[in-house]
Amino acid sequence: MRMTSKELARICGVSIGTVDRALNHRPGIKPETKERILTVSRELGYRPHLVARSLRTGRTKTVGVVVYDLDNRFFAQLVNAVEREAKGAGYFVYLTLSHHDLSNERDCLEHLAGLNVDGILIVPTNRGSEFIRFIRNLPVPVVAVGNRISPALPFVGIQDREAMKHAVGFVAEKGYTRIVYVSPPLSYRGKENIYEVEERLGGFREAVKERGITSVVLREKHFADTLLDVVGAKHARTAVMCSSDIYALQCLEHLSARGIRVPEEVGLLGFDDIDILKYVKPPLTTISYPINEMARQAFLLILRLMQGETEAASPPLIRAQMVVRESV
Amino acid sequence: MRMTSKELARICGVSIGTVDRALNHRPGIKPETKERILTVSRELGYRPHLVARSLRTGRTKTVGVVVYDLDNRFFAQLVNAVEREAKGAGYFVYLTLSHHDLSNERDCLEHLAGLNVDGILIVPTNRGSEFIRFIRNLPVPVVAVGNRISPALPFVGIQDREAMKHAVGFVAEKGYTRIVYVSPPLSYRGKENIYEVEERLGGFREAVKERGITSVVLREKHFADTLLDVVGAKHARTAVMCSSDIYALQCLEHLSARGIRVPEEVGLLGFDDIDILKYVKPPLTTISYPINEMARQAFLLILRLMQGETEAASPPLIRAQMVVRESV
DNA sequence: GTGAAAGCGCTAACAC
DNA sequence: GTGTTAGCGCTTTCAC
Repeated sequence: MRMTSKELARICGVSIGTVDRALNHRPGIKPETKERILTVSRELGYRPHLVARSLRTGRTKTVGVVVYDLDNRFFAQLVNAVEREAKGAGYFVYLTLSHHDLSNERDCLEHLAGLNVDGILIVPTNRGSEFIRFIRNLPVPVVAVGNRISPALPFVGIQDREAMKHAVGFVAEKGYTRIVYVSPPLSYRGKENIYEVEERLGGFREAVKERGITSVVLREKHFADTLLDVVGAKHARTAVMCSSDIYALQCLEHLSARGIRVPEEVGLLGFDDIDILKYVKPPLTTISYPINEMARQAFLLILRLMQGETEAASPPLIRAQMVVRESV
Repeated sequence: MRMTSKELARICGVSIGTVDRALNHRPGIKPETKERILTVSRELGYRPHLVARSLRTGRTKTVGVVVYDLDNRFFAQLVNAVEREAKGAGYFVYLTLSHHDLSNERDCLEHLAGLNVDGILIVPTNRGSEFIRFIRNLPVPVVAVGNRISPALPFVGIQDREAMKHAVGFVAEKGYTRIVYVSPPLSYRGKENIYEVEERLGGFREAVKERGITSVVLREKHFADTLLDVVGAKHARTAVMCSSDIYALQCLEHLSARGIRVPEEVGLLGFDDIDILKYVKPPLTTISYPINEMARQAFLLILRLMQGETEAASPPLIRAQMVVRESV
């Protein structure tokens, strides 16, 4: 049998109200009484029933998190950082994974709302006005991370567009005159939230246009053959830029398999700076994704919303710095 | 205002009991009544208050998970797999991270117990009789994963010892006559649960003894210099075996920096088969850690305990297969 | 300084 | 087939 405050009161010969005053350090209790109750409570291993407390107070000291999955390095690091921030503020994390399934993502949100979590952080997959309405109607504040849901909804993210433009400039100055951009679809084109992917691509397109650089954009899922064709026709000094490191690593594999050397024959550039790049040959030049900073700002924002600020504005987008290594 | 079953009853002009029968598909309700209530509930966006339900029923449909952190690839994959299993069985995951802090780990367990999760999966850091008693006294079933707490407590893990012995045999048959074993401490030697680390080392020691192979065991945190010294003195064909892939990657970095080629000059072998190895040159030979299988069995076991089986036995240890690549 | 009691939203037992 | 009610364990208000 679980020890309850009622039982504790009976044992100590006081009322349950007094027990509450002791356990939660509320005023209006004689020090000796408090001391006695606390001692007994410790001896008997009393542990507050957080579910009951939550039902009574309406707060759970928990933030819900919704991400695709944790196989993806990025999400694992993000959740890890969020948990660290949350713990620092006395909050806990209820994790739900959508496994990249649009309706599953909604189920996760429904469940978190039902659980009465105080706030939700989500890297959203869904988009569209119906989804926006759904989010709005949740009785819990929601902050989007990385992928924006709507300009009007709380959002924490990075300067994808600017970072990509800057990277194109960097590549151009290295003397590359042709750039292949690799950005395979995430999954359901058209229905899915591809805000961030589009920002990066948009930045790329703007930049090559401004600079008059020849560019090829590969958006298909199985890009390997096309990539090798395009790269093989060496009429110009070519660099391959990818919408994320994962694709850059895949490109590296394909290029290596063909005996095409990086960076001697082709430049290669990723995005995200996932932590395994240092073990790759050649070390990949990339753009860093400031995950910790993003987690910090996201938690700060949700914290303010949880504390009742109804109009906490989204912070400015976070800068993403280039990480220059040897692949370009 | 959140929609409650009471409010729903008022609107539908029925009693709260009837609402309950409709929403939870209980028998004893006229189909039309049920239909009407369900329609209204959908229109008004009714969402059951899971906290209240949990307080009433004593169940949460949630398993708590305690691991070190998610920066470690292994834990991320484990949590991911556990979540998948849990979701399949209608359970959710409450995640807590101990950040490798012994007292923090206890806090996590306390908190999960207070939350009334139905069961807990933990990769334990603590050990010792006091901790065993603590676990025993929790009003929630606990399954240890990877690291054993006590032979008497539910545990799911792999055949570390046998796998390591087999690996030594493999290395020996490749003609190596000297093996350096790298196993840096996790953190607090002496207080920490190093069951798995010890199993691996134990397997190694047994195997080299049986085969009469020269061996050097490096257990210090900063093993680089010693490693290079030992490997540099090339009196015998030497292989380096590591207690985990992470260390193998570090070895690879150090060896490469010294211009020592793997596997031409020195063999190298990891443990865990983390998913980034395929991007490394040369591809690392290692021992696979069957994370998904482990997650499956761990969840299966906790599920049985959650369903009331008091004496569900720990399953046999899972076999860990060698993954032969090119580093040895 | 302490006690008594209401009530959070739900489920389950019982009454009709 | 439907309604009523107790109570899960806690916090909070009010009375003394």
